[in-house]
Amino acid sequence: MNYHFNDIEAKWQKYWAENKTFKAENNSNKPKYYVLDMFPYPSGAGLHVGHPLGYIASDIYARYKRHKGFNVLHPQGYDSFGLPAEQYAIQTGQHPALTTEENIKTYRRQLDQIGFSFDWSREVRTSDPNYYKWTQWIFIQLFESWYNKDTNKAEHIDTLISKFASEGNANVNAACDEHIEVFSAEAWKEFSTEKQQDILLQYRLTYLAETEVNWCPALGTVLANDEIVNGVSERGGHSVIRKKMTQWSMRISAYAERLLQGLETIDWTDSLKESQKNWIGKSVGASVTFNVLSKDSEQAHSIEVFTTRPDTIFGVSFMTLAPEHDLVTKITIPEQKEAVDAYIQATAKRSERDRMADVKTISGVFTGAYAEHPFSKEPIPIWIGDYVLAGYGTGAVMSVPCGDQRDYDFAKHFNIPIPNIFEGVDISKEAFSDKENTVIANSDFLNGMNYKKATKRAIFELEQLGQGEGKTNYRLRDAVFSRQRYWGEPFPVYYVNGLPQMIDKAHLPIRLPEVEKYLPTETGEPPLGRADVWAWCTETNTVVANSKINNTSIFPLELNTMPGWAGSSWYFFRYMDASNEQEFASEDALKYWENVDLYIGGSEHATGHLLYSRFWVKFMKDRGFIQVEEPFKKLINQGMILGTSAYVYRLSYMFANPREEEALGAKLLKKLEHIYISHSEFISKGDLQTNKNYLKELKEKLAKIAGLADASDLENLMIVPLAIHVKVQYVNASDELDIEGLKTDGEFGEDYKDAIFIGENGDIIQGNNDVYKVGREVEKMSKSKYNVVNPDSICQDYGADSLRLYEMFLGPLEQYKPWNTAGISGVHGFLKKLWKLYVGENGLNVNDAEPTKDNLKTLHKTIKKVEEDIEGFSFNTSVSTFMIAVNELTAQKCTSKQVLEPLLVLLSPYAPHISEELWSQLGNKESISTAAFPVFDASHLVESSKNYPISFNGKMRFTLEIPMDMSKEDIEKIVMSHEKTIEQLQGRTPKKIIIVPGKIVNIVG
RNA sequence: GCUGAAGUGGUGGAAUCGGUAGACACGUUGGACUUAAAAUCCAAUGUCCAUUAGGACGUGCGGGUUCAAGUCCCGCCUUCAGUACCA
Repeated sequence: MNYHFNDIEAKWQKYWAENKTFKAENNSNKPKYYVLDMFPYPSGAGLHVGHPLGYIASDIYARYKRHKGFNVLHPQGYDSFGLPAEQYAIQTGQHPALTTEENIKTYRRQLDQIGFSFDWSREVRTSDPNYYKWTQWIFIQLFESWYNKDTNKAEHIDTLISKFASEGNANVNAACDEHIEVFSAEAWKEFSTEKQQDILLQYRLTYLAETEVNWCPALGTVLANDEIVNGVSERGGHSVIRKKMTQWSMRISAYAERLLQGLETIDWTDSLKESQKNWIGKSVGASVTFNVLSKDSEQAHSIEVFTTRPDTIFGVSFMTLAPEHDLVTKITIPEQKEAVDAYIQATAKRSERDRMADVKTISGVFTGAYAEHPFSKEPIPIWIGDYVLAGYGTGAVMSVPCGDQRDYDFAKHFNIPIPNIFEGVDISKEAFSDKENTVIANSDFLNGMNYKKATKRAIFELEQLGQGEGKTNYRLRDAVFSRQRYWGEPFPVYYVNGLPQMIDKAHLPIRLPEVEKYLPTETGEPPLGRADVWAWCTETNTVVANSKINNTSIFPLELNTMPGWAGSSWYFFRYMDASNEQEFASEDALKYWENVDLYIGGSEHATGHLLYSRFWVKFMKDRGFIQVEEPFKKLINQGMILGTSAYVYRLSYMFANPREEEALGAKLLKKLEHIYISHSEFISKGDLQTNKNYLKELKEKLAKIAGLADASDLENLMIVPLAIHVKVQYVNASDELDIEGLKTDGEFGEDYKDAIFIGENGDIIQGNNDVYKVGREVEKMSKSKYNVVNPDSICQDYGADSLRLYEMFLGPLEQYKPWNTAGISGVHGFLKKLWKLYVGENGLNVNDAEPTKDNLKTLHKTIKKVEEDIEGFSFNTSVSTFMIAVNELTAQKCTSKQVLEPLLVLLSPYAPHISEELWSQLGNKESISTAAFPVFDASHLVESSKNYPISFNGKMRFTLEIPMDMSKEDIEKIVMSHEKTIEQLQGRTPKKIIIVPGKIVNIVG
């Protein structure tokens, strides 16, 4: 009987679904284990072979943990809000909900055919109102919370209100807007409700704030940094300006320190922790206040800066403000106004990315104003410069040119003095920033001190003056939480007199309204501005038509939607109790499952999703909704499977001047439009323009094709080959192109209909006289590169078990590696061999024969290795181990059920279908997933002798079989008297003989 | 620039503790079976020299430690990823 993988796989997939084999119970005596994949965005293109890599790895681990006696939660769902569906809706008018539904169907079918052990009864979709109801609820909780820096956690806003009522806000230590006014308890009580709300808003963990965004007037929308290329929009190439907009923000900065400290408690890779640390960007230093020198008539200003080097304060020779800094317009003297305004305008045009990319150019303008040095009282000129970023620190720096390279370059460029405050250091060429070897000089009371001492003293002196204090600064900025898009969670928010009001939990979810178009409105409002029914009635607590808006009970609803990361910041809790209608998850479920034990996903989420999730989890813990501080205990980033693209090389032509082009004639050029040279010519002939001989040859060919008598008309023609992607389906293993296939492919239309290919022999290909070889390049798999490989066809041709094994066999999970479909025959052949080991021509080959010593040795060697590999996520080496085991057992002609049955359990996490089938053929009634993992017995691996490598001066010359229990002396005797040793030594006496029992013998001579 | 990861046959990769480098596969070559093909099976396969026996060289490059280095140390080079005028 042969291995009919299609039938077997369909049979067991059906069995698992019908018997709910992988349904996890929220009540169990077994220990729990939670294995989670980063849930996919269901894109229209479906899955390619790269997508399941992480899912296969996590599935192996989940199945392994079940064999090991754990109650395993292994769910799956969809991150189904997002831009591509919205983009598609804009183009086609199709509702994103419909396309999303379609895409999910495809994903589900594709996932099912790979045989994952997901508990689909817990599926979540972020775009499902029953799910986003709870996303809205969490948003409300964030709104109703503030961060108490004294207790170092988030608290309900009521505790803040009572503080205000009893003591005002002077001594409230909260994470909030820095420029908040100070008021007493009495004043608080006197404030109008609106004023109180306005103040509270600045303390809430989610708040409304003016934020700078990339606004594209032509598209009427806000663009992400990614959507801007070279300063213009990626779509359409429209100009983009920086504009302030009122948006919802999340006060993640309140959690900066805890997010940093928490990294110590979780099992993530160093590189990932490093990314998060950099992103949080903690720096310790001091804040210093510089007073701006003013004439008596003017209002007094001061500039606050942050510095990591307060010890260098006597080296300050100027200050630099970001061009966007609030003070700039206030302090600039009339004579400099024009220059300053021009500079501000110029920088506003440049995107943040542009500004950062251009490090070389030094630019800035003097404001004409001066600040006073806190100690020396000397005047310090105040400049503006775009190397200072408005978004970091206070948007202003005290410039110490002798100690900071950027300040140094700026000073040099504008001829500002560079005072040296370092003992015995030459600063004529560059700044000196080595903290370790710092000895401060020319600095009054800091003279002679090292970095540490001087820093401490400087801070102390600043505090005495009331012009500074020690401070820790974080790079982490609050996260903008509004999106001017349609396909996202609506906010449960309506506005009364411009102040946001939360809708009560009882009336959630607030469902996305219908709109007739998914574009911004003509007045530049988000797409929800197009909804007719999008107002809130406080009497009926329902969404009603906008036309009814009045000032008594019907109010406008928020027009923004939430960003993509809203739904993905807490979904791992919803899986614990996915259908709960009363709570986001029950207390019992949360207590039982705690958090994710193993999380697998791509490294692209290192600073987005993984940071926001940690933030929300910490918040939810503070408020008592959950008991864990971190969402993901262990995290592994799977690498990417890359595609092997194929290129053809089309000739294109350039002309030094338009007359040449005219002279040749459009008709003639048309004939030369579709000519392709092969890869070898493209590469080996070098630059066509310099390889005169080849160019001449090629032009003669072109002349023939164009029907010219000779190539003289083409004399001035410049030829440039362009590399163009073609579908990998039309290329065989030898890189030869299927020209007919390409020409008749509907997707390329007429592109290749008249194509002329010049083959390997240098002649035009007609019929089968020659072949055309494509170029190859390993790149990310993507539809546009025509290099995607679909798992459907792999499952059809080789089966899911082969796909699973092969994806693991390709290499280490974390690594990037190219896909090559040809290689799958190796693991497929292995499965056939395995099948033959169990099932012969006339039925089962397995019987009750006693296992031989060799059988047991092979089995236990395999148990040990496979267990170690799974625990260490080294799945690729397990596959080799299985191959070796089957090769050995086949050679041993093993038929013993005592050996072959446990072997199936070892294999079942990797190749579950064939394992289930053989398991049941061996007479088992229960699914193999319920079987216990075989126990390793070291006694079967004890060897009586070892084949020692005998080395001379470290070089292995021959091997010798020596009993394991032999003494060193006896080993030496045997080795030294061996004829090959004598031959090697040629009469010399060895200086030293090293014998490591069980390992090696090395003779040094 | 900084941070992190990685450089091993024609290819993917193995060697997890300093101890026989190249496991296991793909590919290639030869052979068996077959009318033929597919499938299957067998053998060879790091490079170079040698008829063989065998030898030399070999884990990005240059040094070092060691009886012994892909593995440890020092200095470079290259690739990939993240991040960046962070005060």
